[in-house]
Amino acid sequence: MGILLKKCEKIGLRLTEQRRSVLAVLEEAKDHPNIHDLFERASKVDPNLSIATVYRTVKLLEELNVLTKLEFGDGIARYEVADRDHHDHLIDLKTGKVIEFYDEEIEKLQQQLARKLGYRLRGHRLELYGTLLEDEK
Amino acid sequence: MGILLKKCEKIGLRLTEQRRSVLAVLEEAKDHPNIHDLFERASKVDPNLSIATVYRTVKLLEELNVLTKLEFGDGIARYEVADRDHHDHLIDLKTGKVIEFYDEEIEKLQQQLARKLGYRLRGHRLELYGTLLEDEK
DNA sequence: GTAGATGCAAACTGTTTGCGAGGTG
DNA sequence: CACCTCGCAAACAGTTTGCATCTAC
Repeated sequence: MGILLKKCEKIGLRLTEQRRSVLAVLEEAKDHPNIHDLFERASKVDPNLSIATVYRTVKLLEELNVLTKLEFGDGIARYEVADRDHHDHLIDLKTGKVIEFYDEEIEKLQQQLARKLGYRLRGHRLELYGTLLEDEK
Repeated sequence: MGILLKKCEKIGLRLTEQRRSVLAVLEEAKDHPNIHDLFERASKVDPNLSIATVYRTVKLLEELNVLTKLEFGDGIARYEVADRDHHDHLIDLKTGKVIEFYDEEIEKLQQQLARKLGYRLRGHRLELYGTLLEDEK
């Protein structure tokens, strides 16, 4: 049984057919799907799923901290499961490919910086945009 | 004469009434105005300015690297003059206030990280979200 | 059985665009 | 004068919402 499903059960969410479909898609997604992706994938299992339901489900899950919303500056929201280890993103400017990374030192520095400015760090977003070194030859 | 105006002149932009108004607003903006802000402020000088023109002007300026587009995850694009020293943003979760900061060490770390992943860093976005330490008492 | 979830379509928000009129260089 | 830019309104894309119906608990 999926981790997400279990989590939602624990929260006490009503587990409808539609929510199960969306959760299943999220569960097995290796990428960072947007609403349209989720809708398309879940529709294969549940053909008369409505996109409004996907919006509602995803919004709900985001508010419950089950999902994290990502916005890479193209105006399209993407989602990923929130629970996994924290990481940031590097976006390949040529291909749009998204690479996840984590760096302890940067995390610490951010914490310190916020405090220096008089704030408690509640969250952050770090995105690196780059091009493959290989492509330079 | 404003720096922005001069820059646009050098680029060879046609300097219409409307563009002058928008540039003037940007020139003196101490915050990070969105399109609506720009439209309202510029409208005071140029009452029959159209919001479509603001969109067109801002888009143009962004493409010419005169402006930088900021997106803080609420779906509203904000703008700032691109030329100033690079900096990142800390967003106050309670008030929405935006504080600018710059940290050499973080900049360097990002560069190194990208290279470690096989990329040349072309840009980045770092946003810290926090709450005032003072508010905790 | 009942509160809550769904599908549908209409409404909304931020942004873009086609067109004829107007202004800049 | 030619080309670019403008204002207007209509078109768009992504997202939200009102309402009647349906369903998980």
